[in-house]
Amino acid sequence: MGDMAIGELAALTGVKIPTIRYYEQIGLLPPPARSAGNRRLYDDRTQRRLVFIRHARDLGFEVEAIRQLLDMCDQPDRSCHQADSLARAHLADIESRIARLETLRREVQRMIDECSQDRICHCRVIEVLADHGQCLHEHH
Amino acid sequence: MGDMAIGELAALTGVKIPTIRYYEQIGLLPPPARSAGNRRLYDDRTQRRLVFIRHARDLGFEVEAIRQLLDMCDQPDRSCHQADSLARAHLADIESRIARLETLRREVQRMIDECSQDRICHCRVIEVLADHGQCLHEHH
DNA sequence: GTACGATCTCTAGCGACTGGAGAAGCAAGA
DNA sequence: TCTTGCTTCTCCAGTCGCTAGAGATCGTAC
Repeated sequence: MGDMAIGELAALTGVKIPTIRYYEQIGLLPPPARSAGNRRLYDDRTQRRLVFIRHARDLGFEVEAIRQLLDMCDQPDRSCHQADSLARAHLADIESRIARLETLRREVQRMIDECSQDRICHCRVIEVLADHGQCLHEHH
Repeated sequence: MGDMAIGELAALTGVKIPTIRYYEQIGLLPPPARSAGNRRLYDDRTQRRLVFIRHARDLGFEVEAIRQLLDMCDQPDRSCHQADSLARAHLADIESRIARLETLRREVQRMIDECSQDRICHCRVIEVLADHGQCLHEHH
């Protein structure tokens, strides 16, 4: 249960092998230990970190935001006193995403419900997610 | 309230001018009307569509998924009878994203709360979002 | 009419992967 | 021991989704 090869890590996380090497290259993953024959050896900690990165990317966070979140985790005491506003900004961003996704979810659900009753369903997905009220990003 | 130039559309939506032209090029936006001097003229409908695209991209949806959602909207009756399973798949995807974001939100909130009390806060963001139980995508 | 900003097309670059070429590692069977 | 075959190595080129110039044209305002 200790070390695993890059192929096994890829299979467990769903992240492709070149992508794992790319994350190492840009510093999202630390350089792993190497075997005698120069193969990368990963532990469980790196596996969890990689799954976190994958989910965060999948949710639309940019690499730089993920790097900040990971840095807060790597340096918990510095995080407490220096990164509070950063954490609050991330929280607001997360809440905005949740709100927009829930709006979208309600509309898609409504479409499915209407369809299941053989009613003609009018799609309001655009109108509903096009509402800019929930958008936190100021477009300068 | 009728037609607007591309610059105004960009200012209203927060989508950059080259990006708007790019969306037209790949078929996410329909080719707009043109003025006598060949400038693009947009209406409110296209504006809403563009804001939808922007939010969906920001939430991590790929262009192809957005295209499917827009197609369902453009052809509501076909959507009812042919795209039900597609809509259900999108719904499951959306719910997975919401669940992961709420997990992340709780942990970031907890970090902020602990920090505000000057306690040493340990970051569990990785452990918490690294949980694969909520991940709907099978990694074959 | 001319100055100047907005828009046009075209092309090249960037961020975040993704895939291939060719060489080397390594476990398993003849 | 050799060799077949799969994995991994590095390097590099390509893709997707934008993004930023270059140079020409439009179009309003003096």
